Amino acid sequence: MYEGSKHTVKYDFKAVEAKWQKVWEDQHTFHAEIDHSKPKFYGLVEFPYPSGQGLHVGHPRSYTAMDIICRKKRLQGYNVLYPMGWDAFGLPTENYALKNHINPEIVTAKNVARFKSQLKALGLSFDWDREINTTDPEYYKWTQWIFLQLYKKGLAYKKETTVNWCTGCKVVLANEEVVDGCCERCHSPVVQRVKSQWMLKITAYADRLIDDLDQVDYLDRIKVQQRNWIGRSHGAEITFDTTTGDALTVYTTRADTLFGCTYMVVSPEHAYIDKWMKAGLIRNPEAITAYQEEAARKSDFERTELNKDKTGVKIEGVEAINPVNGKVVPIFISDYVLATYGTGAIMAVPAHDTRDWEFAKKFGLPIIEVVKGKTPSNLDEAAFTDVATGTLVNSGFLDGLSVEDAKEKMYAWLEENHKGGKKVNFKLRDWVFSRQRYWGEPIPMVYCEKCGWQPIPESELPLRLPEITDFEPGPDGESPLARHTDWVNTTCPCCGGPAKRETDTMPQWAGSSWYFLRYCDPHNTKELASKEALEYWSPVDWYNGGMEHTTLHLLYSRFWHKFLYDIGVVPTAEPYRKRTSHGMILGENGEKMSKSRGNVVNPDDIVNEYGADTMRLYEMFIGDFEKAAPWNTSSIKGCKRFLERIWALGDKIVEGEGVRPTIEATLHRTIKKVGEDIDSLKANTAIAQLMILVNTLYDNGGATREEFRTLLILLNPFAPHITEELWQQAGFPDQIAHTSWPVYDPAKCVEQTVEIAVQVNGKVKARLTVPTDIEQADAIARAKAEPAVAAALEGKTIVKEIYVKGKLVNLAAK
RNA sequence: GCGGGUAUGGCGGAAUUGGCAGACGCGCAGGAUUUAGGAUCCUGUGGAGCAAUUCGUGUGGGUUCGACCCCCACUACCCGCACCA
Repeated sequence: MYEGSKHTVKYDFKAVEAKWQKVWEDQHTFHAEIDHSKPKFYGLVEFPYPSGQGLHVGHPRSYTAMDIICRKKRLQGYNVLYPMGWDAFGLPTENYALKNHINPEIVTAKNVARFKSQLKALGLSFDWDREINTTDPEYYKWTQWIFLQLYKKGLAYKKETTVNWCTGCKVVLANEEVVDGCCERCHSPVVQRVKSQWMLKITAYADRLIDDLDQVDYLDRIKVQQRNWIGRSHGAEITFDTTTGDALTVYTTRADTLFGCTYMVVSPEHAYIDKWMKAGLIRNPEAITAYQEEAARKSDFERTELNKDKTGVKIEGVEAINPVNGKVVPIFISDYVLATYGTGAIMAVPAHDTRDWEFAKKFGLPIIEVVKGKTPSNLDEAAFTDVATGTLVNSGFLDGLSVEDAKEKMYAWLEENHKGGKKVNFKLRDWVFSRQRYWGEPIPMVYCEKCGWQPIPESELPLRLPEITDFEPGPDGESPLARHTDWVNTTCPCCGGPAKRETDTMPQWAGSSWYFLRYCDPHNTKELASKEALEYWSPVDWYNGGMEHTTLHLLYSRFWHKFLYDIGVVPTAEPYRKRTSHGMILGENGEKMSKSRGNVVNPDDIVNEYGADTMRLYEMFIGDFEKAAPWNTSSIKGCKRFLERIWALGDKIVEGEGVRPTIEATLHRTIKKVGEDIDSLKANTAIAQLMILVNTLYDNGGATREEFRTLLILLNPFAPHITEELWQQAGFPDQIAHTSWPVYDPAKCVEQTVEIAVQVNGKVKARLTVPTDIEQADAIARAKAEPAVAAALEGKTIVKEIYVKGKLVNLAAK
């Protein structure tokens, strides 16, 4: 036994973890400063919303994975920025404050303190000197500043619009926050209301938000989801004249089917209806009005639920003329046409569109075939929608063309005849940016009777929230700020006359749309971050977060970042070079963890009972990082046992210089695998390999100092406390945090001999131990000499001999 | 309906991307130690069979010397979007 070895002290994880957490805090071990002599690495995880429930066991999954990456990068000589902060504006805190008559600021401070102590207890290597909080006026000053820049560039505007209204939260929701017609947060039904709202023109960036996905390294499913959400489609606008003299424009992706249009449909909200009503052109106004009212009463949920059965009313007295053949067709209103997409009106081609087909069947409208498939289709049973194999018929100058060619020819025809032309459309809507709530960033705008909406001067930022005690929204859903006339009444920055402040606040997503920039220079009072800091740290090299933010936070922040790039504030067009996503941690029963299901695991309990290192190790060992994984308390024991074995190995230091030959290959393979696995988010197999190494060391009576040293460094990113402690106890100099990552020698990863399988016709008949570099002919000769192989070959002729180096010999015989 | 994904022991999951299926861990069984329990340490552990052997990666086919992996046709479950013209 090595004499200088310690202890036979019990592994007291509480003492060890507290000790090293204090060292890191006192020495600011993980503080990052700009250093041009090193390559930089900016690792980012989504900052949490500091809820009253405290940390969820799901949070550390993402944080630990990135912590491991960052700790390894530091050891590899990178200058690493790994920051943390608080996304603290938002409804739950406000609702809690409302119920308990406490200022949300106080609630937030309390929750942040709890979260912070929980995160520190996990030994995450955050640079706490860069901590930020979206509710800090010194932070939201810059959120407001960005809003003013958007306004100045015409990308923020106020508009009367139908909005998603949550009947529970009494607040406007973005489309992204409505799930199944209900509020994402409180699950109350969402209805449509007309309100004047601040909007952000994210649609102006729709093309770039899609196209620039090609420049970044995001998981495919993230890219696909973003593309689908933005929903770019290529088609045409076509203008139909009507018998009233108005031109009615539709959007279609199937311009090739124009000859098959047998009627048109406009949405119940279409502007022409009111116009035609007022002009007395509609002969059945009662029926039309009744239908409009019915549609307006429906929530989104009801509208989509009723989608099996089409409803609608024919507009009597107005007809349209098909521009391509002069045919007169009727016009209907129906809520299967959405006011918010395209032009709010469609040309109906029942032969080749399922929805039009259903409507035509119900209302007895003609169905004209204009695209024929290779096999005859029965249009009495269903619409024919296969664009790949169809050929145009009954379509004049398009007859005989493929769908693709017919589209192009039709686009040209439309343009020549001034009846429309090619058009790109998006599903993406502009971002509703107003919330009638207290706990958010005040929108820095004032309204003057004379001058209209005016931005407040930048010198007045931050526009602070007034301290109030009544957080209840007004009876008509107006912001609680509206009651506070001393705050609301101000002077117009333009004319100096009386004016009123905007009382709506920004949505929760505002502060998180740029927070990663603030981390680069969090204490800057003159700019949101200095050019120097942004140029050094941007872009974020690796961002990990939840899939649930793909169409919300991730899209919004890309939009803001592109805008900031356009106005010269940030140096890159995209904020994140790489984006990955972790799976959810489920309850032991395989269901989503929730209070109501009673399957919540509290991270504090795990840290108390097993320690932070065990908790970290378990969360990484639980399974494939990208997939959901059920919690399993008894599996934690395996991770604890592993650390106990590492601890005990400190007492089993054996004599010997360097690495023993029996250990060498395993050790080098472990260095290789752990490094590669960390880089590809496979901590689970990295840990398995470390376990193999430890088992090998035990089989060999313990570890030499050199072997032990390497093991401790490799394990350090996963279990930083115990490894630092053992490092110190073994008398290695300084700390692991200041040492460097080992390098493997590829030549030493291979064993001298290897066991290969010998197969006959793909079935294993024998196993051979051969030199790793054995020649094919030798291997095959030795294989044939095996009795079991010879027996299997008895009476057969070998037709093929296969040798896979280091793996197997396969003899195909007949 | 559209888009994406998944399916491997009692459980969580591995498999260098076409080369010995089940690494690693949990659990379980037997043994050692212990007054006992716990902890720890050995040994074993996909199914069937005393065995040689044989069957095994959701189902059915195919390609191949060889398939969890590739192709075709299904089934089940999960996630996202959902009348987007």
